[in-house]
Amino acid sequence: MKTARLAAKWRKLAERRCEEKGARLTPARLAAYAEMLACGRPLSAYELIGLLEQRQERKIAPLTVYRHLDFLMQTGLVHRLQSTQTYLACEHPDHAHEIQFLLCSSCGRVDEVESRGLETLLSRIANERGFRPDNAVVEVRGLCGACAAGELG
Amino acid sequence: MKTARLAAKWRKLAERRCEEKGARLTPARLAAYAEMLACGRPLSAYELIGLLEQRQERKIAPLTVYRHLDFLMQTGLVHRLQSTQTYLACEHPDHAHEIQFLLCSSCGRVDEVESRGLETLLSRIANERGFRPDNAVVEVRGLCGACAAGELG
DNA sequence: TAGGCTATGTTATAACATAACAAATCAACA
DNA sequence: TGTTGATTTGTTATGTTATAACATAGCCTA
Repeated sequence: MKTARLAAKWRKLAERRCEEKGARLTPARLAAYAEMLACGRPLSAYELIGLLEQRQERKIAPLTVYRHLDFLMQTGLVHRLQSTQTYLACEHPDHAHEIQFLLCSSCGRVDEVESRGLETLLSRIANERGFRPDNAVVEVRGLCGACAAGELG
Repeated sequence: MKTARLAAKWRKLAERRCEEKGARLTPARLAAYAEMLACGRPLSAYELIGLLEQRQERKIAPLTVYRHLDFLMQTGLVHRLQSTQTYLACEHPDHAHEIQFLLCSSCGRVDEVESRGLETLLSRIANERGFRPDNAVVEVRGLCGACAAGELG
C-alpha cells in the first residue's frame, strides 16, 4: 500500500501514543493519519477518501475512513472541527490536552491553541451556573496574521 | 395556517427585531420560529420539518425550512449549535450579542451564556497570535445542575 | 487449531444541506 | 390602480456528511 511520506518523528510519536493506550496503529490507520498530516490543513472525510483513493489507486468506502477517523480522534492524533465538519491532524500528539482553534476564513489554515486560562474561565462560568462541564468546543473564526497583513497591503 | 401558540411577548420582540433590520417576518418564518420556541430545546432541521408538517398537515420541503432558519439566524432569533448540527430559538432576542452555550448531555437542554470576560480573553488569545477574530463558537458539553444532582441522588 | 477479539470490506441507507428554476407575493410608485 | 421589480416561496433534483447491518479476514492466545 502506498502511503504519504510520514516523517519518522511523527510516526514515532503516533506509535508511542497508541502503545500507551493499547491501541493498534494499523497500516490503514497510519495511512489516513499520514495523509492528513501531509496535507496540513483540515479535510472533510470525503476529501480524505479522495486523497487516499488517489494514493492507493483503489476504491475506499466512506465507512472505512470514518472508522479510521474515529480511531485517530480517540487516540488524540486527530481533531474534528465542529464548525466546518472537517478533520485535522493534531500538531501536538505528544501530550493530551483540551484544544482551542483559530480558523482563518481566508486561507483555511487552522492554528491550535492551548490556554489553561481559558479552560479555567470556562469551568468557572459553567460552575457558577451549576453546570458540570465535560469538554468544550472553542473555534474562533477570523483572519490569520498573514492574511490580515495581506488585506492591508 | 395553524401555527404553534406564540406568547405575545415573544412575537413583539421578534417583530421589533425584524423591523429594525428591515426584514420581513412572514407567517411562514414566524411559524418556524414559534415552533422552535414552543419546543424549548435544540431541533435538527428535519425534526423541525416534521413538527411543522404535523402542525400544518402538509408536506414541507427541506429547502423551505433551511431558508427560514437562515433568515432567523441572520435576524438573531435563532442560533445554530455547531457541535450537534441543531438549531435553537434564542432566549434573549431583545439584544444582539455573542453567545456561548452549555449543552447538557443527559437531558439535552441548552443554556445560553453571555460572558464579556470570556469574549475579552478569547480576543486577547487571538491577538497575541496575530489573529484577527471575527466570531467564536463556544459550546460546552456536560451535565446541567438538575441532571448532575439526579446522578448523585 | 479452536475460540474470541479486533479490524476491515461491502452494500445500503439515513441525516444534513444546497442548486436551479418557476411561480406567487409584496412593496413602491407612476 | 396597474405595472414593475424585488423578495419570498414552491418544486424537483442533487450534493454532502455519516451510520447501519452483516460478512470476512487477520491476530492473539490458550
